[in-house]
Amino acid sequence: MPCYGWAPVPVVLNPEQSAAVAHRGSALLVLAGAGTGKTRVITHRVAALLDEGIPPWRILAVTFTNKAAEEMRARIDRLCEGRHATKEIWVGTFHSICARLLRRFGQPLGLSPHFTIYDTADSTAVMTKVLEALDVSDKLFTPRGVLGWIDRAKNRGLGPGELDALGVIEPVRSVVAKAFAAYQARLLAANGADFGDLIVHTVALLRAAARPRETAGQQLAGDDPVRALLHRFQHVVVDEFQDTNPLQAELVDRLASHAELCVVGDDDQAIYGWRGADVDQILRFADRHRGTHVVRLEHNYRSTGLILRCADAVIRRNAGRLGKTLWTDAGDGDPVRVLELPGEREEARLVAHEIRHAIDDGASPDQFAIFYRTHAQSRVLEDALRTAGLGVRIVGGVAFYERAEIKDILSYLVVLLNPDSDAHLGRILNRPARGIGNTTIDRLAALATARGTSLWQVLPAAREAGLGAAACKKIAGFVALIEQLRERVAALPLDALVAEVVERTGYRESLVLDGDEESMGRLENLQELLGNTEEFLSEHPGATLSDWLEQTSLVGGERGEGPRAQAVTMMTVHSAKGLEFDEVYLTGMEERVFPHARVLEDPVQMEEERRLAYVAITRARRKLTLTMVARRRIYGQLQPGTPSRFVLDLPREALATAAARPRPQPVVERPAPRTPAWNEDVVYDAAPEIALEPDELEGFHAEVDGGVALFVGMHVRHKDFGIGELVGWSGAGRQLKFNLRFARVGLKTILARFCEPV
DNA sequence: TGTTATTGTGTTTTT
DNA sequence: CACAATAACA
Repeated sequence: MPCYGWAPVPVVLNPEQSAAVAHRGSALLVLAGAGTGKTRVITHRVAALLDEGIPPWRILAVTFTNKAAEEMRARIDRLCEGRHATKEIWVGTFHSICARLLRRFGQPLGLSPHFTIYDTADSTAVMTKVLEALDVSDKLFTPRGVLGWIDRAKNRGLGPGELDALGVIEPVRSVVAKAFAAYQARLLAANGADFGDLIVHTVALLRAAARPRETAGQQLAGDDPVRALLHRFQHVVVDEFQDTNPLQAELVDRLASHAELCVVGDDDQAIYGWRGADVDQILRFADRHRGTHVVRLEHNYRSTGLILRCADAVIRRNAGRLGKTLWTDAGDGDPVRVLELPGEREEARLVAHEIRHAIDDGASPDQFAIFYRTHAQSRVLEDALRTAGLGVRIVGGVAFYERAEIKDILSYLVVLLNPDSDAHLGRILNRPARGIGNTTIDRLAALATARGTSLWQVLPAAREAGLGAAACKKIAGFVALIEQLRERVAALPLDALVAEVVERTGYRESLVLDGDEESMGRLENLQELLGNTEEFLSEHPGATLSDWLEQTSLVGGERGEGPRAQAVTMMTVHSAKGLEFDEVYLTGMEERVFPHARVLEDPVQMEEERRLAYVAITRARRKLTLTMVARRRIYGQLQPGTPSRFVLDLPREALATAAARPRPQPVVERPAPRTPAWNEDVVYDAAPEIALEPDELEGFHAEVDGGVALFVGMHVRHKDFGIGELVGWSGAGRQLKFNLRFARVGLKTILARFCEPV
C-alpha cells in the first residue's frame, strides 16, 4: 500500500516515538492512537535493531492484513536502503507465517507440505457433509452456525471436548462436539487446514517443542527444527495487537519465548471482537510480561483538528476504554460535512460528482476513498463512479475468488497439488459436465468412507463401487486428465499452467458453446483470473502454484483495473483500518446501516460499532464527508433512514453548516498530563458536552430537483454570472431558488431553472 | 442424468 | 433483491 499523498510527518521522531524505538531489555507495549505514527515507530525500531547488529533473520514482524505487511516491508526497505538484508526479516500476517511454518514443519501433525488452506466456502462444504452424516436437524444446525462455534473454540485454543468453556448449552454442545471432531478428521484426511487451524496447529507444534524432550517423542528430540525456532527470534514486533485472540497471543508469546517482544495497539480501534479478538489481550499484556514498559502516543500527525474533534466526540461515549485523547498542532482545517440525500443512487451520484470535479481540478484519484459498512452498499457506488468515468479499485468485495467459475478453476489447481482434498475434487469431477452425475459421486464417496481413504484414492476402483462401464470410462478419462495436468505443474510457468487448465479441462469450451450472456461474463472473469495470475507472477518471479494458491486463499483480492494511482478506492470500514486518505467519504450513515441493525440491542457490540466509526473518521487527512439517505433499499424494500447516532454525536462547531456559521477556533486541545492509566482502573472521559439534535441536521438536507442531487458546496453555472457555489436554497419545483456565491458578483439568489449543474 | 422453474431464504464485518 | 437449494421437467 503506497503512502497516499503528503503527510505532515516530522523528520525527527517525537520523544515518545523515540522512547518506543529505543527501549530495550523488557517487553514493550506501545499504546498508539490513530495517526500517531505507529507504523513509523515499528519500522524505525526494526531499522535500529538492524543497525545495532541484530541479524535480519532473527527479527519477526507480525501484522493482521497482508496490506499492512506489504507496507511495513516496503517502509523498512526504504529506511534501510540496501544497508541490510531486509529480505531475511520475517514480515507477515499471523496466518501467512503459520502457513509457512506448517508447510515446513507440519508433517508430524499429518499435514504434507502441499496441504490445502480451506477458505470459508470450502469449510462450509465440508461441514455440510459432516452434518448430513450426523443426521441432525438442518434447521437447528446450519453449517455456518456450527462452524461459528468451532471457530470461537479454536480462537481460544479449545478442542471438541472443551466446549463447556464457551457456555454452549446442552443439545447444542454435544452436537457441535461431534461435528467438530468429524470435521477435523475430514480436514486432516484431505490434507487441509482452515484459517483457525493454521494458528491451532502451529501453536500445537510450538507447545510440543517447548515440552521436555522425553515427553515430546522421538522425532522432536535432538536437533529438532521447531525447537530451534523457539530460539530463532531475538525481537518480535506485533502490530494491531488489540485485534489478537487468545490463541494468537499464545502464539506470539511462544515465538517470542527467547525474544524481546514489542506490541503496538489501540484499544479504541478494536473492531474484530466478533472474530474472537479480545481487547483483554492488550489489557493483560503487562500482567503476562513482567516489567513491561508502556509508551503512549497521542500526538496525531494525520488529520486536521476538526476531523479529530469529530473522532473524539464519537469515541468518548464508549465506557470501557483506556482514555486517550488525540491532539494535533495542524490547525482546524476544513469543517466536516454531513449531507443527507433522498436515496442511495443520489448518494452515489453526489460522491461521484464531487470526486469527478476534484480530479478535473487536478486532484489525483488515489487521494480519495469511499467507505461503507457492508459490501452490499458498494454496487451502486461503483456504478456511479464508473458512469462518471472514474477508475475504481474495490478492496475485498463480493469476492471475486468466490465466484463459481473462479472457484472451479482454483479447485482444479488445488487438486493438482493435493488430490486428496475431497471438497475440491468433488467440486470439479463434473465441471464442466462430463457425465459424472450425483449418484456416481455419491457411490464413490461412500466407497471412500468405507475404505477410510480419500475420494481420489477410490477413483481407479470405480468398478468396485458398483458403477456401470460407462461411468467407469468417464472416471478413467477424468483421472487421465488430472494426471496429464499434474505432469505439467513443474514443467510450465504459473500463468501458462492456469491457461492450460482452463483449456484442457474443456472449461473454456463449454462456456463458449453456451454462448449466453452469463457465460460470457464468466469467460471474462476467467480472463481476469489469468490476468491476476500473470500480475502475481511478474510481482513474484518464479512463484510456484503453491504460492499462488496461498495468495488467493489468504490474501483475497482487489477488484479493478488500471494503475492504482488512477483509481478511487472503495472498501468497507473494516478493510480501511491502518490506511489513510486525503479525502474520505463515509456513506450510509444511518441507523440500522451504521450502526448495523444487528447490534442495536447489544451494548457491547454497539461499543465495537462505535470504535468502527472512530476508525472510519480517523482515516481522513484533510477532508471528511459523511452521507446519509432518507430511503434505502434493504431486502429489496424501501426503508426510511434515520441519521446514525454517530452523526448526531458530532460537535456542531466542527461541521459545515448550510448557513456558513462563523467557524469556531478550538482545536482539540493538548490534554492535561495524566498519570498513565495503564493497568489501573479504566479512565472515563468527562461526559460529552455538545452533540447534534436530529432537527439541526435540516440545514444539511440535500434535495433532488430534476434528478440532480443538491448539496451545499456544489457548483452551478449561470449564463451571465458564470460558476457559483451553492450556499443554500428555498422553494421547490419551478419556484426552487438557489443562494449562490459567485467569484465576481458575490451572493445572489437565482431561480434554479436559470442554472445548470456543472 | 442434466437442465430449468420455482420457491424459499436470508445479509456485518475477515484471515 | 439476489442467490441457493429444491422440485419438476426433458
